[in-house]
Amino acid sequence: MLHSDLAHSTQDCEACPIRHRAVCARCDADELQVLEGIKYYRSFEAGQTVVWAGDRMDFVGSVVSGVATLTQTMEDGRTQMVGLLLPSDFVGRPGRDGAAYDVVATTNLVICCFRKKPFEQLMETTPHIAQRLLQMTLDELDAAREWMLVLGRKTAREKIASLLAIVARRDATLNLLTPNGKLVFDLPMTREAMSDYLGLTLETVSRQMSALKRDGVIVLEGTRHITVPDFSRLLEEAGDDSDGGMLS
Amino acid sequence: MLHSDLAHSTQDCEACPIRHRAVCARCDADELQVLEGIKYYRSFEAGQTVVWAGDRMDFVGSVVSGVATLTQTMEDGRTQMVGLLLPSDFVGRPGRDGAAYDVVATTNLVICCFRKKPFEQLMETTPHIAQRLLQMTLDELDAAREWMLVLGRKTAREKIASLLAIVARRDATLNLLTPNGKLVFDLPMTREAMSDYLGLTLETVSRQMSALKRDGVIVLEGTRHITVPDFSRLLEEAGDDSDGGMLS
DNA sequence: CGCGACCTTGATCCCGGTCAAGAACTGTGG
DNA sequence: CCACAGTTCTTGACCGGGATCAAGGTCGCG
Repeated sequence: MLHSDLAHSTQDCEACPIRHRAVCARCDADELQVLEGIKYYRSFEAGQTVVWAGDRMDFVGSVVSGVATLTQTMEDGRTQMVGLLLPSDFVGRPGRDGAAYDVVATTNLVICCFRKKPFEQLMETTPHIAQRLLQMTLDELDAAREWMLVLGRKTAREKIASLLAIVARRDATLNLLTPNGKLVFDLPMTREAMSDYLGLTLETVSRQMSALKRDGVIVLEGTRHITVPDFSRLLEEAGDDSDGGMLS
Repeated sequence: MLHSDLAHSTQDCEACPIRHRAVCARCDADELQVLEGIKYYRSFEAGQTVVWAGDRMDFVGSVVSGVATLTQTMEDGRTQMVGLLLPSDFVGRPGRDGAAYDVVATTNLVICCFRKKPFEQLMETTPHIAQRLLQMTLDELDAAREWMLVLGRKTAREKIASLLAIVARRDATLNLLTPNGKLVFDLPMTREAMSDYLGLTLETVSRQMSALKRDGVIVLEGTRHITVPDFSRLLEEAGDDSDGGMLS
């Protein structure tokens, strides 16, 4: 293979970086072949909108790389993020024509799309896909409920710490390094996106980030690059005790 | 049939009041018969806890009658309701041993329980069940995301109006009457439960209920019996415009 | 009647929102 | 290299909605 553009280099499902975590995780070789027949890749630049709420959406798919957000907006402009889509997460809803939320790429983004109609048919004939999608949907429901606690009952400082913990944890499971006992990662979002996620204003986000920095809970390099010297301390600040055994 | 206790009178799935909305909705007669083999009814009094978060849960099931809540609690006692289970809603998570949340009966409650192990096996062999469960889970995810907007961005008054609208709508679809243009229903929860749902204190709930009453948005008879003279007005107060065409 | 659960209302406080200014960083063109 | 503009982030001053603290009211039940 002479050229190495992403679309080409990931056309083979077996070599796909999200092969074992996405909706296709349980498929066997035969099933993958069928999926390959209805799939195509789409790329988006940071800031681009993938679909607008209410628009017809003729595909579903998986985030291959990058980060996208699901956002709901009220008529007067108040917005609330309701989902954060990281690599391997599923986009779209089988059995529904219109998108329920705005989907926006917050970094450069690649989606592995399946044409919706054939995908829906496939779901009926391929239990492995439906089973995996059910499992992923249940996980998302748990995540959404976790988030309801954050939104409804946590203070601004706890909200920020919770978000940092989630991003750190999700990054750490797949990507990132733990030099000694520290945890280093980049926030994939602006302060404004954080505020939309947390039900705060961007000023409050900024103030609480400064406060966590001042108190030594995090170390900031620039505005996005974060070092967490002590993860359990961060979890304490988030109001979540018990680190769930991660990082042993 | 001489005696008419609920357990007996609903043992026949065909006659079940939630037959067409629950997880068994798509099952045919054969499949129902298998389900009948692993099902049993359990009743709970108002206030009783069905399971505690973290406890082992050896069944899944459907709410047949009554109302239950899913609640999350922080170590310091702050609580957030993360789900409201009405008749036909599914309880429990296949593929997981422990309950993730406290499940509490807020009224007298009857659950149609399926032993978990056999149910899980059934899900693999009976696509109708897995398909229906996926659909229901997707609907719950949408509801949870809707609720995230309420928790994150709405004012206390809008939160109350949103809750009333949801209860009114869910009741209206199956149970309730619309004499002329009005809508009448009973709140299946205390002020405290409302506050747990909405991320407020019970004092704020009480004040805003009084304010909505004073402003003629609702009419109260006692503390639970509610008349909504103009549903679109209620939706306006909730910050949700467009009544979605319901009540034509 | 008296007790306990549930609800309402008032007085006060404070966290986070709002409004406003300016700093830091990025990219663009001269 | 600097000047400039645009975007993103920080910080300060002030305000207000909802939390907190505290009484008191209503209802149902033994």
